[in-house]
Amino acid sequence: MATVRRPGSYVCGIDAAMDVIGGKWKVLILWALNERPCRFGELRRNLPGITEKVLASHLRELEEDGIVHREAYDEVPPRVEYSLTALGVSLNAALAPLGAWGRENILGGAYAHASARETAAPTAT
Amino acid sequence: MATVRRPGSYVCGIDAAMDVIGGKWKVLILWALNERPCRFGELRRNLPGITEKVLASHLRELEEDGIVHREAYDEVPPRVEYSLTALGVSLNAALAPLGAWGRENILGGAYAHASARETAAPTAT
DNA sequence: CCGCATCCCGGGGGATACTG
DNA sequence: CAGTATCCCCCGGGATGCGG
Repeated sequence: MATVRRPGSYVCGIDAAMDVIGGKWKVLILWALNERPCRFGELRRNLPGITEKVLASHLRELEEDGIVHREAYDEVPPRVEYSLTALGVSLNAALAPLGAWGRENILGGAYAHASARETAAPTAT
Repeated sequence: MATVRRPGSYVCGIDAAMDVIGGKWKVLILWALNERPCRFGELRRNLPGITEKVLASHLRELEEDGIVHREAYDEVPPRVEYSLTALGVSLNAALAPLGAWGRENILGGAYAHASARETAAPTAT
């Protein structure tokens, strides 16, 4: 997933954006980071089922795309904090209507029972 | 891609929505259908690079998800028209901010030259 | 605690050919 | 024209293990 590096290959803004958030866990990471900056392990705990490799690679891609900021502290024990950049915040805002749509049309109604887990997420859309 | 049939597995509305639009060409199909209903071949011509198999399977999934409506006419030569359902229209609306974001932050600026192709798409976000 | 390296697997999706 | 049927390949991403 080379993400955004395909100048000229996009036919509209949406598929360009899809390329940025195209990873299986990308939007969930954005989601988790939306409320507050997180450390690596903290993030991992907030995303049940994700593996370290995938989390690390997704974070790197998001960082390359200017969506998340990575702040490493040279301490012992090592500490790294991830947070959203201004661009990341704006992306999240742009994602909000889509999240609302999913809630309304997929989670809502027949699948409403899933909403219980939803409270574990940050602010919710 | 069994799409939406994962009740309880979604942690928030966004990943539920991502599941619906998770195919490589899904958003482009929605995009093309947004303006006017299209026949199969017409759609294929509007999506340079897509193969018939993939277009057919994506259309079927979108139909199963209640996003597109398929109208088959028993004529000769055969004719099938695809169009967005009300749900599809609302999904497209929810996608609009994301498209605007992509235009602003990816196509805009360094990649602005790509915008020429964009005029070929329906209304544009 | 943070994160990279390696191995491996499944399935999404491309190419091609065929049918109603 | 509107698909279906196969074959095949690539790579996203899961598991595991090591290094700073």
